[in-house]
Amino acid sequence: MGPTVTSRVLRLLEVFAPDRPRLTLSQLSRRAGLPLTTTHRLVGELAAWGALERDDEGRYRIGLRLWEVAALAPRGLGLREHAMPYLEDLYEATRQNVQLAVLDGTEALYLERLSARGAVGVISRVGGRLPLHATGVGLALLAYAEPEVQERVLAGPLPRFTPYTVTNPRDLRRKLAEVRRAGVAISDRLLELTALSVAAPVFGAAEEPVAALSIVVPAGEPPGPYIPAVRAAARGVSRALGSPRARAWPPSALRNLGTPAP
Amino acid sequence: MGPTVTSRVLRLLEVFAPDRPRLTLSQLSRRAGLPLTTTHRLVGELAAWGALERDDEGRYRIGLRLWEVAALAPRGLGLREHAMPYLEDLYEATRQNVQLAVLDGTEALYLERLSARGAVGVISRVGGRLPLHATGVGLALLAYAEPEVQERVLAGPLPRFTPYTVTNPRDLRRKLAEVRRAGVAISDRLLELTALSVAAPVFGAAEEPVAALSIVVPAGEPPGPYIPAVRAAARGVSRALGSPRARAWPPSALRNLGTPAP
DNA sequence: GTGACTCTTCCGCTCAGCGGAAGCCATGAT
DNA sequence: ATCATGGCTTCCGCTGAGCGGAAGAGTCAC
Repeated sequence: MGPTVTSRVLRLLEVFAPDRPRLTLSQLSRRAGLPLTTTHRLVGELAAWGALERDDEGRYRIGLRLWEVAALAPRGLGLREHAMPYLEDLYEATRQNVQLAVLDGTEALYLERLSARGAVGVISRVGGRLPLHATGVGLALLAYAEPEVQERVLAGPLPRFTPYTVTNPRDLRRKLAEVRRAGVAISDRLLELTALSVAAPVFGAAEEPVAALSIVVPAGEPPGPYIPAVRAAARGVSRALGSPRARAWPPSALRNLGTPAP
Repeated sequence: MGPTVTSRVLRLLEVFAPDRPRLTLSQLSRRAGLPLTTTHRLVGELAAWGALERDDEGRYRIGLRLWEVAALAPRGLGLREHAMPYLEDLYEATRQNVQLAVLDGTEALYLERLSARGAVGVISRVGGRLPLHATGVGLALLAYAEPEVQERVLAGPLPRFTPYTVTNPRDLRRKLAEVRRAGVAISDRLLELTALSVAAPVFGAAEEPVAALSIVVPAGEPPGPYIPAVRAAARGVSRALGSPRARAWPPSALRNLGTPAP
């Protein structure tokens, strides 16, 4: 974090957060810890390019040009693009919440969320993060993550959200083993007392876990009926990504009889 | 732009494009017009922060951290968030393509697209741009855009995509007046011979046009039945954004549902 | 008015950034 | 085995881009 220009520019971008998406020059200056003059110059250049925009009141916000470039992130919208049809199917079939998330660091980063108007409320947000140990997608991601990541999560603090949150490393380890055995993760009120989620991992072309998808339903509903649908959707996305694991594990051997193999 | 560090950093980001989302260091260097050494240093810093990532082969791609920050763009995902439920409704009712776009410069920037698997193919892409004069959302945006933007588009070249594309400024002016009168824009094979789209503008809290949404159906289908649905969805989003225009019911004069001849 | 706040422009000092050079490590051809 | 090519990385001394204090303009509230 030297005093390089690049780091300052990035620090200015960092300052924006979900709860403060619009900032004045002075706010930017203070929050980024940069002199006002310096901020003024850098922000001016960012705005000229389109990384930032000014609204009517003169406040700055993240610009569309930056959004456009960021839309090229393969692990962001790229993944989403492949997953969307399957998410839609899941959504249509259940009319609940459907989510897609990837592992970033030791958190789940949410790429997509489809929510019916009447569905149970969830606190996830597209572009937002939630902890791995207390969410369906988080457990699915963690169960198949590299050991190094697993250990970091198991070692770190496991904050409690509800009486059902798994906060004990040993319990969490057992839970992860269970996820690997079943191929799906069930988060029954681990994060919120009102919600239950069923999640499954998505694998990429190199058989690597790349994402997880889930559906969130009101707590109390039996998760059983949702499991095949979630699993099928995850397998569908994996196949779309070229995963050999998905090819070798056909959804229904009988149905494949009619279609010629590739 | 001057030889400032900021401009160089931005130029490096600019280099990424839909058809080349992964680039080697040398490619970045060449395409950005920067010395290899300079590129190496800057890219290193960007990657350390997470604006860029390196894949297994050492190539660089847009990073999730940048995507995460860009997700805070009020005119990007912010708008999308409000619009999504209405887009879903439209999608569900029609099982076709549903799109959301905003005006950026003199082009339409697509924020969202929901596509049924069997729906007619469309060339739009989330994060992509298309010209205003040849798309449904484009016409809807242009019809309500500031005069200055309209003039720039009318003056500029109006490339032809199909025999039906409006390439004459006078015809385009008439078409825009028609859109304002009807409250919806119909693009019958203006961009592709296979597709027809019905679009309507979305207004913000200050009665300003902020976006447009559309549905795309196979060419040949009568657009009439879709018009009320598209208009209702657009009004729904406008209301969600706090538009006073949407709260008051539309003037009865706008009941002219006559479909324009191709 | 006065004070507190914002944003913007100016300008001379200095250190961050620059980029040539050199070297490393792969491929692939001879 | 030798050379060539094309990638990537590290090193280091020169220099001008960036820095930020100072001054001033504009805006709101009391």
